[in-house]
Amino acid sequence: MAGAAPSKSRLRADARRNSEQIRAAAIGAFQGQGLTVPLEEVAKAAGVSKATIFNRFGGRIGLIEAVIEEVVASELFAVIDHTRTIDDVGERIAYYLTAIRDLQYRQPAFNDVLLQTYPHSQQLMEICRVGSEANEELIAAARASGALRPEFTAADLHALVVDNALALKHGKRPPRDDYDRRTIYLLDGIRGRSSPSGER
Amino acid sequence: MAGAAPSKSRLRADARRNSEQIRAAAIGAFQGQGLTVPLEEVAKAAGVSKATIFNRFGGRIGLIEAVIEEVVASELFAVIDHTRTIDDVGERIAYYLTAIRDLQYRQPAFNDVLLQTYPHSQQLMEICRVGSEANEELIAAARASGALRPEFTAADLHALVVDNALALKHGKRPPRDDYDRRTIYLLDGIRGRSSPSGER
DNA sequence: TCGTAACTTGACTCATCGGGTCAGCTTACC
DNA sequence: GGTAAGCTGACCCGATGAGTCAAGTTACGA
Repeated sequence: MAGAAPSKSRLRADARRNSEQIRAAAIGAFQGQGLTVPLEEVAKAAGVSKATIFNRFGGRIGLIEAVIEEVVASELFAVIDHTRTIDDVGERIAYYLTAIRDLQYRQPAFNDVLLQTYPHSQQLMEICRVGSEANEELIAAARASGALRPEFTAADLHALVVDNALALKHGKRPPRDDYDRRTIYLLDGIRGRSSPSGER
Repeated sequence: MAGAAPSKSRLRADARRNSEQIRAAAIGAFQGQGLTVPLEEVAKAAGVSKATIFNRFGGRIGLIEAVIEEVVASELFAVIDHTRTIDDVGERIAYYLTAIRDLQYRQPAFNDVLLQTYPHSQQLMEICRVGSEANEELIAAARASGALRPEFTAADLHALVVDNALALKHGKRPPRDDYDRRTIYLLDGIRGRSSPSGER
């Protein structure tokens, strides 16, 4: 712990308190409205002025990077990790796509990461990269097992998710049960004919 | 023909010529870039100033209404009409969805109509209404014949098309063959199990 | 070949939006 | 209580594109 945040101890007490309030407000705002929420709104929720966000975090990207772990990265990585533990490839795909779409529905910020709204943030780009790798890994496994139709590519999967991100970002969110039903249509459309439900 | 455009004869020759040039430029611009193309650009393509568009058409909506028939309505109605001539319901659905998606891909303006970008235009709203009715008619037929999965609703079809409009409008267009492949995934995802190919 | 009304247009205003900055005041801390 | 750290309101900025208008130009009838 020592040395991890030496700069913090150099902060005055009020500054440290404000930083914490801003972080908390940012987490709430990003989760509710995505990463593009006006900084003014975050500031208001934190009870400080917009300029203080610039003082403490240097701007939107600094603020995002200070909280992105809690807002989306941890959840995304949990999904990816859990996906890897599923043996049956058909199930693995169903779980992955469902979980990603769930994340997209619940966390507008996730879509902003996915759509690379802030390409200047290394950290955000890194999250994207990890996601893409998970995609490709999954498609490779699917191809080997025939769980997906053979012509289905990683680019197809990517497009599926990105298009959904755009629809959620720019359109109006459907009721949850409609959304979930449509997830099933998607899964059925990309599944291979061979293993309709696999073993077990 | 007489009496159809009495106001036209009251226009001075240069005004009539400009109107025609603006119409032509608008058709090109709307087809290429959608209904949201800056009027300045239309004016430039027509070789007139932006103010002339306001003089002749009153603004964007007037201009849109003066050319929407040629830009999207005729094609859309042709698709709807042709859809009605197809006997086999499975085929009818496949044709309709494929044709609509083709229209969406080729004509950005079609997506603008669909997304109701200009709700103040009666004419545009009317086109939407006709489209919605075609959707519902199709879903009713599908439900009766079992060509679609029974839980698939008209709202699902609508969402499918609208989401695609948003993806095309805000994302980058995929290569045509990828797009068409994904159309097939969609169709396979919503088809009923009973009639995989129907009679013949 | 005028007179004039119709027409066109460059240059303008307006409005929206949110990022980013800074002088000057306030406050924590030694 | 001195002082540097910190905060903030008020500002500027840049981008965008719709819509307007005074002043100049042109078609056209007489």
